[in-house]
Amino acid sequence: MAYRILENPDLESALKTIKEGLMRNHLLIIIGECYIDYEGRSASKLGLGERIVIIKQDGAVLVHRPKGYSPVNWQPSTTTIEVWLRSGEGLSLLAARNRPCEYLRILFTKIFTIIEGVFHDSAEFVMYLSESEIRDIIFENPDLLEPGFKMLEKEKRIGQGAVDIYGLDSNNNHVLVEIKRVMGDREAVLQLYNYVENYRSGVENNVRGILLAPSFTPGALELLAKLKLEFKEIDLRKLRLLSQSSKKKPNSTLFEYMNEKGRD
Amino acid sequence: MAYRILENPDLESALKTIKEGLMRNHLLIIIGECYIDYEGRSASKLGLGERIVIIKQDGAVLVHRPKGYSPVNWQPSTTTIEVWLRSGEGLSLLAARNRPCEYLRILFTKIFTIIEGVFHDSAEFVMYLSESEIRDIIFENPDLLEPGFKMLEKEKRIGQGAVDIYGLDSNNNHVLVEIKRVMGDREAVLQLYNYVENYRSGVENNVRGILLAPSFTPGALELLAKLKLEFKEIDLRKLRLLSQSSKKKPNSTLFEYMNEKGRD
DNA sequence: ACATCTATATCGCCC
DNA sequence: GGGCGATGTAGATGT
Repeated sequence: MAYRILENPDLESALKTIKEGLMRNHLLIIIGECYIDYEGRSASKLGLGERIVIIKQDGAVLVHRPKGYSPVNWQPSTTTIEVWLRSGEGLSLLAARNRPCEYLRILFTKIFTIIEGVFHDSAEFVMYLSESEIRDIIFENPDLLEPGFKMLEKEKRIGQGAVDIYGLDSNNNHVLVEIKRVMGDREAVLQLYNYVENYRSGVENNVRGILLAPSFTPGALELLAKLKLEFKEIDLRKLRLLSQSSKKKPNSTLFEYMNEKGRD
Repeated sequence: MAYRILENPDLESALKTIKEGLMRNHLLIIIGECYIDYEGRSASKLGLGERIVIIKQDGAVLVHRPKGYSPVNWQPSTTTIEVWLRSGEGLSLLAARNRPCEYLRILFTKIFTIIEGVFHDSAEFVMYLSESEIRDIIFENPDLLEPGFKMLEKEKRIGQGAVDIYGLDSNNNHVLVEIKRVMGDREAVLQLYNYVENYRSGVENNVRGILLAPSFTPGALELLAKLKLEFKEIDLRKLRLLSQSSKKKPNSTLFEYMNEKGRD
């Protein structure tokens, strides 16, 4: 990581550093005393105070006060940023964008520190419990679906696609299960419907279709009823805990758990 | 602002500084290379990368990557934070909370810079329009109040105080208008009532009283009815748009507008 | 269809 | 009733 720190710069040096940083699309952290003005879909004003201003490498701007988890003002990366000295007043920074037309203006009266540099971070952000993870957990725990269920096949090919789970219920009905990680909508229902209809045409037995999702849109519920398909809510949190505990025995405290987890 | 900067600290020094900062409820900005683990309502994992971690004075934790306006991970201020060295691996930071039970774990493999200090920021954050701005806009646009209204005076002194707007309706009734920037409550109604009663005693004509606010408490509505006063909801958003377009002819670019605004 | 982005408002919950 | 946190999603928009 290539970066530099400017401590207690005069405003001219600060201006120079910020301009260079902006030109090179570097990340800037500016710590200083400032006023803030925002106007756009809403509007706000903030008096003088010591704050952290972050300008990211894609132009996103954040203003953070010393407390609270959310920024007091911000501007997404669709921003053009200008910065200039306003003699006798301070250093003015304007982050503006057109759609929607909004501006964020920051007037620094003092700048304590500027950090300017390039951050390298190409790691992928992974949300746990992907659809396939959910499928695996359900497959390993058939009772989560319904008592006496017999899991037969994951990703069973049907027509062009593949249904997440194929199995038999306690009455030996064929069952196709489609899983969604997010709220089940009409589209998910139709997807399941296509599998069921396609599969039904090849067998004599009754074929059930079940949609599994953390929640369902009203439209999806309506369509499920109309198409005589079933649904079941899954609790992602419980699923996660289940997948953990199946891997190892539970710890008495969160911190113990954390420490163990750290040692993996 | 009292703060210090640690450049390229070894992990022991970093640990010491972070612990001190946490103990004193100081704000910490940690720039380093780290892994992130989150687990709670959802769960996520993020591989190695250079990031900014901010621990605020109330314990809120933010992790920012070099791009994007939103934090990749965070923890609100209801957090307890622990930090320790994990030999051969790095510096581990755990921010956990109970309701909902969630943890955020950061493992720093390198720490480039730490800023630790106290930020002073007691300024009030004001959203939307000020009461006087609202008053001015309404005054300039009488039809917003009601068709055919004639504006006569702003801040008309009545007794000890001053009512926001005084004017005549289309039937030449005297009208007193009290404006509130936030939800109108009983107190606002009483304020208006006092003006109306006070003013009424000096004139023969009918005197109307109108309370203007973005919304009203049930108690306020009840009291308004009882005191035979009127109310009208104002849409702050529309007002703001109106004030923008009426103030000036539109500028060809946002920057022109900004520069003009800056010279005020 | 898909991914990517954004929320500056509202709701709900805790105090 | 007020203040703060959630939306660690839902919807919207662009490709």
